[in-house]
Amino acid sequence: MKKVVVAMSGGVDSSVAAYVLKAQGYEVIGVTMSVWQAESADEIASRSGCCGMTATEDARYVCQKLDIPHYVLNFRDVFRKRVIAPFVEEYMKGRTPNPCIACNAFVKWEYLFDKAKALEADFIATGHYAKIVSNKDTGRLTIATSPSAKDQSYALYNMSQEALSKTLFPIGDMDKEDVREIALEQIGLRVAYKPDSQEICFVPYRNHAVFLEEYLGGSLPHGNFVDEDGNILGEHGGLGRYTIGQRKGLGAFGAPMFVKGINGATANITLTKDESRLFNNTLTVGDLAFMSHESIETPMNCLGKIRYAHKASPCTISQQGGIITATFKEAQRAITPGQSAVFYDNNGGIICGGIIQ
RNA sequence: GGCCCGUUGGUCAAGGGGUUAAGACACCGCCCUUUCACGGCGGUAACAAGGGUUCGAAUCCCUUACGGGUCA
Repeated sequence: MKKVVVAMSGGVDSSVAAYVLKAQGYEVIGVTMSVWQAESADEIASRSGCCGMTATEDARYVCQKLDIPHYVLNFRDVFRKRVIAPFVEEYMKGRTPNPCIACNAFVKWEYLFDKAKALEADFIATGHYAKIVSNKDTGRLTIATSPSAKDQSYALYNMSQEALSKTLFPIGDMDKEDVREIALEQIGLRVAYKPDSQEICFVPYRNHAVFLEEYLGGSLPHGNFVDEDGNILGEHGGLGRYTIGQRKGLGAFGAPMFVKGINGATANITLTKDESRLFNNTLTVGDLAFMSHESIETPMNCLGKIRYAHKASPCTISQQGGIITATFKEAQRAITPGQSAVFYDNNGGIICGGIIQ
């Protein structure tokens, strides 16, 4: 019997994933990663993060229901070091990090993956909506988009070949409604209609600026809002509260304003009232991760996605050393340093990805 | 002190005799969303005060208050 460790958040998706695997005959071990603590009762009540404290209890309950063992592993140190610290550093550089990407890469498919090996598991599994496929041309494994409307392939672009070979996404091509239905009718889970997780799991109250201030033990670096000619428009609320393309939360200027640039060195933020100024055709990415291809030898046409919720758009990519340059057919809005760009082939398979410079 | 100019929702800001008094940001709901954002839907909320003129005044006139600016 193959043994599989399922990362259980206490949510519907990972619960059904575990259920499906068990039904398929795997020996299933439920594991909940404890990554962040210090939550007050209020905080717990106010949210439902993917790795919060309700997670542990819900996951335990689900495992009992499924009659599988459940372990809670302490991942706080790695999480702090590999996810939270870089998250804060990026913001202080005027960039906009995506902690979920780092969490997947370093915590789930590195640290948890090692733990799974220690438990002598054959596989690791999660409740992500994505598929693992083999690329016909290269023979390499890659992540492909899920047919589900909830496709989460974007967040998984940096898995290694080894990780891909030992990972299962049991609900990867199911629809959310079907998953909830299984949870409710076949398993009878009380978490069946738990809301989807959203927001950063370690940030309570949907306010990462407050988190940054607490982490840094002081206020965020202040600076000015400036226009494109450098004229000072007023003081802003602190580095870390803004991202490229942002329109809300800037204050009243008599007309809509957009964040065009963030200067981490001066802490000045450039605003524009001309939204068309946010569009660009090219971007460069570093911290490359290769999936279906080991490298990009010659310029390749593909579909690039510059944010989790953005639709992939046609572009051409080429590689120079550790940098990939992408040129989009149509200009993209608010290309943001720190966010990840992921490149897909026409079959929805991920070619490679990286972090926007 | 004399002459100008200004005062519209919490904030910025349109409108210069008849408007349900724009829009933006904030705020409150909701949708979207395992990041940050974008986006979508709905909601609360204003003509500095008092007097005129007019069928009708946020719009014209006068006074007062508070801001600016100018001039011996």
